[in-house]
Amino acid sequence: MRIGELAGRADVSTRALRYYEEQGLLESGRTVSGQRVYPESAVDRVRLIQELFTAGLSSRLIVTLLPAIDARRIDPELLQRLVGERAAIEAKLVGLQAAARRLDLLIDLATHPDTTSCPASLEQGAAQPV
Amino acid sequence: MRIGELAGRADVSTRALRYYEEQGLLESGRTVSGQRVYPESAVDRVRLIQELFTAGLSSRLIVTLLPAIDARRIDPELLQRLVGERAAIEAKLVGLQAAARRLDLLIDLATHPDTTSCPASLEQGAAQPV
DNA sequence: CTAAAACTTGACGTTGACGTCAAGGGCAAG
DNA sequence: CTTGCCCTTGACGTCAACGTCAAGTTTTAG
Repeated sequence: MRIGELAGRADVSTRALRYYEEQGLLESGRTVSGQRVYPESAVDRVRLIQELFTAGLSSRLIVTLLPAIDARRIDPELLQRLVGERAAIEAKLVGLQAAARRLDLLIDLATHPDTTSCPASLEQGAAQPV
Repeated sequence: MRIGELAGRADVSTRALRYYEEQGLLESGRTVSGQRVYPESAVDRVRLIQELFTAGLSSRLIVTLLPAIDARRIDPELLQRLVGERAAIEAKLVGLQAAARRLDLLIDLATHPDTTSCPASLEQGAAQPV
């Protein structure tokens, strides 16, 4: 298929697809006249890339990750990076979860009229709420 | 305290603090000579702001949120936005966790020599791994 | 054959949360 | 007094993941 169809089926812009190629995330064949041609598998590939992007991974990480996923073979150096990135993701998770709790408290505060809800815990220094 | 100390204690740059002020997220008193002065409570305030930023909230949203937090009163419109943001965070969390699992599988694959580990589940269409 | 739709590369624009000078003012220590 | 660190206000730079023309080529529909 050509770039327009892939874009439609993977629900991204053609610009995004060219960007992915530029970053080494996505390959494409070419017709004689130079137009990009993709196999069916590209749809899932692009969806995978999107998934990793929305997870907040950088294209730099993804570009190292994809070959590892494909080859299922990881040299020690890459392993080091993966471990490092895993830690970074964990940190992000922790931060996001804290933020999520904070938002939940706010939402509670707003939905519950104003029952003597959660005493403090919206401001800082509330100690772990459970 | 002055800006340098606040920056140190809240673990952000002085530039960030000035940016927060610019965005209306953080107030400061001034000495006669014009230097910013903050109360102790500013430390927690800045940490809260940071937390909301890591949650992916924009400064525009935060600037409307902070007074609501202070007043412990949130109008329905703001509530709607919060619920939306909460959902966005949840989606991000799910995405990040999926990415984390992928990384874990890769790391496993690399550390374990190559036991017939987890069959597929690295590529697409692996169905929920639990 | 022709016009529209889809494609190409190239290059500049956007947004948010700051980083990073630049040029100067203020203040405790020696 | 002057050295040195902290502070001030600009104002331009950055980075990522594209968006958005522009100008030209190719493919498709009629």
